[in-house]
Amino acid sequence: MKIGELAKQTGIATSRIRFYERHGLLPKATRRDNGYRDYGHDMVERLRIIGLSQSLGFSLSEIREILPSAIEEQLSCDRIIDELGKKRENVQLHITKLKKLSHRIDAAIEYFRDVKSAGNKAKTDVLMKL
Amino acid sequence: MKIGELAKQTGIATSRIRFYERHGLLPKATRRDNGYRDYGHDMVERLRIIGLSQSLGFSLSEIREILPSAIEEQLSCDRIIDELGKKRENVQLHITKLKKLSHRIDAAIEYFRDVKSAGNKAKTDVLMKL
DNA sequence: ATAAACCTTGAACCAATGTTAAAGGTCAAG
DNA sequence: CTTGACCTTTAACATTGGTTCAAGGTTTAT
Repeated sequence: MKIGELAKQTGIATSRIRFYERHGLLPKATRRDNGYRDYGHDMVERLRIIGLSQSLGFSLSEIREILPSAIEEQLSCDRIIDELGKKRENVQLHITKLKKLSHRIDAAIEYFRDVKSAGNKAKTDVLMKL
Repeated sequence: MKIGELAKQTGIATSRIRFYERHGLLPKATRRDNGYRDYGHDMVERLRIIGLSQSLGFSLSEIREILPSAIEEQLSCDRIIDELGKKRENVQLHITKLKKLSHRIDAAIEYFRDVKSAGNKAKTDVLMKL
């Protein structure tokens, strides 16, 4: 399979596939006589796993680390489960932060409503408490 | 006030202050005879408002847009309240997405636990549903 | 007078995740 | 044989929010 075909089957641009190869997320492709990259169907799967991992919030460097565990065998489901657990925690933390942020925004809205109805000017010392 | 003093009072690095000036978040500073920037105390407030806005999730280009409304007078509390409302909605959306993500991660964890206990190999067609 | 501590500018660099362009080789069809 | 659709490489660009560096001018303290 040439790179364009792989791109079609995965919906991932050729530039992106080459980028992943350069950055070690894909093995260096075997080449045909003319120098064209040649892929087997396993690369479709690998690219899908990369896409899934990204959608689960993993960065490319994280994926590069974990991918062997995900692909090779189930040598280390444990490793994957562990990483997923950490990622889950991060996401929960992020949610907590955003909830706090949402409350602060609410407070800011209330403050500006007060400022408006009282016809005052906003004061930075009050703002700083938000 | 020279730029170093302003930096001390706000806790914002001089390089950052110059950066903000270049990018239109601060007016072009008036200069002393020697070419040094000279600031009044209002710049301390302005920088604080910028910091607050960032902490509420506004990007610098958003801040550049809104800042006049926030500073000048309460000509437009409405504008600020409006922007805060939009930002709040974005944050809520973001939270919703992260919750879904968290559920997907949970599903992935369960899947890999199954794979492990059954001694199977993970299958991409199942993974794709996560 | 000289060293330390400030100030100036412009340009380059960082992270992450790619895309786009330039310049060229290859291949299948008409 | 030429046209169009592929493929190759390297390098530069984009985004966001700054930091760091080089090379120099100024001010303050000793």
